[in-house]
Amino acid sequence: MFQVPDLYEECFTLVKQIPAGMVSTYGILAKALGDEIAARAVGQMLGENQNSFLRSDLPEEKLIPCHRVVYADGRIGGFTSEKGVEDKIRLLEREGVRVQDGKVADFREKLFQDFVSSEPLKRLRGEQEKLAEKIWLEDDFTLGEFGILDVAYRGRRGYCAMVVFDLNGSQRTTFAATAEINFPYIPTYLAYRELPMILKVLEYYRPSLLLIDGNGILHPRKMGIAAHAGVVAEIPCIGAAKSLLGGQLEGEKIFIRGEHVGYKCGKYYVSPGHRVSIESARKIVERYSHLIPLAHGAAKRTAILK
DNA sequence: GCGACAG
DNA sequence: ATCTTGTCGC
Repeated sequence: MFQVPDLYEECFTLVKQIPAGMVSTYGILAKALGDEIAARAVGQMLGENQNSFLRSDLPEEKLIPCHRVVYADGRIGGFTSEKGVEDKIRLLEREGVRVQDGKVADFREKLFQDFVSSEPLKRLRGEQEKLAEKIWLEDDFTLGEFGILDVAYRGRRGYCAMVVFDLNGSQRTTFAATAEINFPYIPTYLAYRELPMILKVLEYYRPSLLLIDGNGILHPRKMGIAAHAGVVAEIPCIGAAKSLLGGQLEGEKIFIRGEHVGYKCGKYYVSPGHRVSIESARKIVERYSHLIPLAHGAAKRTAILK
């Protein structure tokens, strides 16, 4: 089974470790979660904190002191709105943290960094590296029908739709699944946000080939969501992303650390995920990329209707 | 100061 | 993708 940590829970548990009178930063919290790349995701998660110190109706142990988290240079950072930042400053001053010129005074002395954490993202990186060994980059599929999959969100709930097409690109059937999402978007960890929903949809129907919005091996650990889905579900899979996640573009070819991992096809950055060659991935996207927006529309409709 | 940073 | 609480490196 595919287990995903509740990163909101992990993040809030860490924030509770910051003592009154001290502050920490989004980046230090991200490091405690296991990867500094999650700094923005930390900010996003704190933005969804429903138990801030502005809540007077909750017992103290339920409160999450997200006002104690500031930017890496000591500036105050966000708190929902411009008005919210005033609240954040007031809460900090009440705890003995002075704010001068929009920055925490004596920032270095006030900075808390001794988090006790299992660094969950570190484990996930290890899992990605392990799974990457199973990627197969030769054609091992029958091009009969194929599925295009996309995801939409409404708050903490995700909606996944897979539209199945036949070889002429005629639309056949749509399958959909939804799930509560406890993992924010973090660059290079997309699978941990979306794969649970994708696996649910694949329980309803397994097409002979799958096209996913995102990367395959065009990823620092070769484990973009299309590779991750392909290996975990053991299904032929291609990734098509609308923007580049690292790598160098040389003509139509995309390289990572000198290795050819995919192609730019029209507006898409294409890389194989599993059981598909780089060349076939390119040909299939060239032929069918006009259908990708249909899956996006299907996911959106699912999200609105539910 | 601007871009990188899948969705 | 939504909805708006980053950070680092050039």
